Amino acid sequence: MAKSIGLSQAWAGEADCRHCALRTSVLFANLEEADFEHIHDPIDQFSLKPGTTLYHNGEQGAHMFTVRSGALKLVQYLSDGSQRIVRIVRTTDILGLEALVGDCYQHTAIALQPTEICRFPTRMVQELSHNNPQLHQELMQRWQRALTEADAWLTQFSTGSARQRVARLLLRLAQDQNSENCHLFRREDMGAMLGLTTETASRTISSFKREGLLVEFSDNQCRLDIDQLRLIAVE
Amino acid sequence: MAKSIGLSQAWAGEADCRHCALRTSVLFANLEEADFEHIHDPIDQFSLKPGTTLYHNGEQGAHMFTVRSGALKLVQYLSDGSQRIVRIVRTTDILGLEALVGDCYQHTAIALQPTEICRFPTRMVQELSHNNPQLHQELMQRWQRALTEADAWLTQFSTGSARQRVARLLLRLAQDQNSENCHLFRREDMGAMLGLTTETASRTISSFKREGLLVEFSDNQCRLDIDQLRLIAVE
DNA sequence: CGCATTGTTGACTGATATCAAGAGCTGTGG
DNA sequence: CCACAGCTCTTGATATCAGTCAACAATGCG
Repeated sequence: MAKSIGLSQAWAGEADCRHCALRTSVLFANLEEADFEHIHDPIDQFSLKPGTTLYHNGEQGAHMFTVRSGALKLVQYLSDGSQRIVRIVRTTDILGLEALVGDCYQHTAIALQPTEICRFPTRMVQELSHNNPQLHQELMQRWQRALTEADAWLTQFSTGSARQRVARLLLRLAQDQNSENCHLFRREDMGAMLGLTTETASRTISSFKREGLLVEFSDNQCRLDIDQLRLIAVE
Repeated sequence: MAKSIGLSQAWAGEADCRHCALRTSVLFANLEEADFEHIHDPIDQFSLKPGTTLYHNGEQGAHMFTVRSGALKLVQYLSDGSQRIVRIVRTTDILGLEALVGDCYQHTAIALQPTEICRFPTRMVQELSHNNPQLHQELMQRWQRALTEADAWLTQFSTGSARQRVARLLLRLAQDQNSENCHLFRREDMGAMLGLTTETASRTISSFKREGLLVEFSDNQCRLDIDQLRLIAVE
């Protein structure tokens, strides 16, 4: 079903973290020059096509990841085989924090868009953080961010009518990119984020389009009527 | 509505962490004797009656808390005034982790049962963890546990039919106390945990009782038919 | 050019929300 | 001690929203 990542195809070389364009916002933002001397393990970069699985739920977490661009869904499968998306990760987000405390990956991570990833060994982070309070602080903030996000999904995306949930999702997507535009996900994914069926997600989006709350100007790229959607989100 | 905690009534003295009965399972499990020398701030113990609020969403988090006994709900209020319970905390769990990274409390914490609490200054934990990798590791594990729990609420308690959700909640409650018995919450709280109305929670519990899946042998104390409930939880 | 996937829409069904009423219990004040 | 107010739980009647099943168009891929 889901294809595993073909590193041979996707590998884009070893990363040069010192001169990374994202340097100021990623996990290693606060590392000193001296810390980099201690990084002997390779940090790899590669890209994922939409639908590609980065890792599976239950695998041993030897690596952690940073998203350079694009987006991935973190999925847990339910007893009936259906999927529930529990979080979306985007540029500068970290994947695989759970590996730091020795757990297996707790989700299956699947690219939603063309996505670029940095991969580094979990052990490297463990060793670096051992003597680096800055990195520690950064890790705690990452964890807290994920937790806040998880709570928001419970209150925003798993409560209320279908119209409310879809409206909240759209607003969130636009907010993520600081604009009134957003990139729509596949209806099946929207449903899996919102605890709705694919059909209901589709119907609701269609209905928003008919009402002029959402204009699709190119493939799944939309302009939103933020004010009206806000009204629907809370009504 | 919710009364704030009356410390004067509830205060039970300063804690003696060195000889705490929970010492091996709480946050400070791995502190050395020397570390305790550096604890100059007071650690207070007190108890909460059911319904008492420990802290409110949005307050500055000057303190963190350990649950010694009992249970609390972490609540976020929705735009329409209704509440959604995003987590339950129990013995040895930590409250207020978010304060460590400088955030306000992200929930309102309300006792569900008679509950005993230890309270300690956030700054104390920050200072201790600065030079204590063990404590760091412990904190990361706590965060990860909370996150795993949050994900489970999304997949287990916010997906599927009312019967499934209630069955999963009951199984979780029994599992928490390693028995086939569990203490039921108020129907309104069950609803707020499961994204259902009070009436639906009530009806579902009543129906389980009629079917013999659940026997209430004293006030809200129940014995469960674990096997049958498991079938319902996945069906 | 089929074939698979995705999105859309319709018809129907069923589960859950909503509104309403009443029973049981507890604590309070007369 | 009793009456009463305020909760919580339960149950019924009804309405509505979302799930299910099915068909079909549009698109992209091999």
